Amino acid sequence: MSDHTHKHLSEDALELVAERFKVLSEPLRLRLLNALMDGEKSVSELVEETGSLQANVSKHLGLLLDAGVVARRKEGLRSYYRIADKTVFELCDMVCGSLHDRLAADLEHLSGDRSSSPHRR
Amino acid sequence: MSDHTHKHLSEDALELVAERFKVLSEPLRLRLLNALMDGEKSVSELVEETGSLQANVSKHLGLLLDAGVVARRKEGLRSYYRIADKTVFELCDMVCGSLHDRLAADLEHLSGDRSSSPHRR
DNA sequence: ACGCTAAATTGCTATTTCGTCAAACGGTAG
DNA sequence: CTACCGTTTGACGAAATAGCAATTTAGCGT
Repeated sequence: MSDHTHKHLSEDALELVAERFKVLSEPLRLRLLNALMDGEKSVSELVEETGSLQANVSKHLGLLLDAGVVARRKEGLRSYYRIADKTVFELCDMVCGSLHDRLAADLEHLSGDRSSSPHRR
Repeated sequence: MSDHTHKHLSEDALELVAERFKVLSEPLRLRLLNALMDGEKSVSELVEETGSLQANVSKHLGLLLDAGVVARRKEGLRSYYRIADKTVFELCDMVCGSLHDRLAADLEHLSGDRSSSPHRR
């Protein structure tokens, strides 16, 4: 494990980073990105894969497009979307790892330690 | 550039990942994490650094606590918060890098190429 | 021109979430 | 105990957002 020293971010940068996280904070959008891991797909394909209505899928794809996370290619009647920013997968993987660690730690605490995490109310 | 192949995530995992991203999608919460980079701090210190009202800071800290991103230590009248999940900084750094790249690319396009990103309506 | 189809957009309702104020809680000191 | 202080919590109004239904836009074929 490296002890990277991370830089403080400016107020403006923070705002932009928050916005990017917000784009990734909706399950349907993550499902769409997940589906696009296999490669470019049309809206109808994505509709079928996600089981959501077309209007919803279109709207969320539009958001992802504006954010620069995906790119669009129009061909005839169809629009094909693909991943434009591959870092999203690394982000997801990193979060997954972090969640795994946390779960594992919580399990440890279940064996005899009652003092920490789940914030009792 | 490595061509990592990333795993597809389960429906449930996606939901959890989305929730984690949501926690990180608020500017004030990122400001709090940013302030905690220097180490453990009390609520009042964080109130002063962020310029937000105390009730607000407390509420957001509570969210970060529930999410396991920060940890709390109570001493006398005060509560001291610290980072519990260091991956948040790597996540932010990664997003920053990605945004930087995107901005650079957009600047390129300004010199003579009118076809791509900002989604004209 | 017309109809058919894929995608994008609009209007609406319901839910969520932020920020603020006010009150409650928990320690500490006089 | 009472008064005070730092923190947490509850309630309220305002703004944002997801989902659904209906409409519009745009390409293709007849």
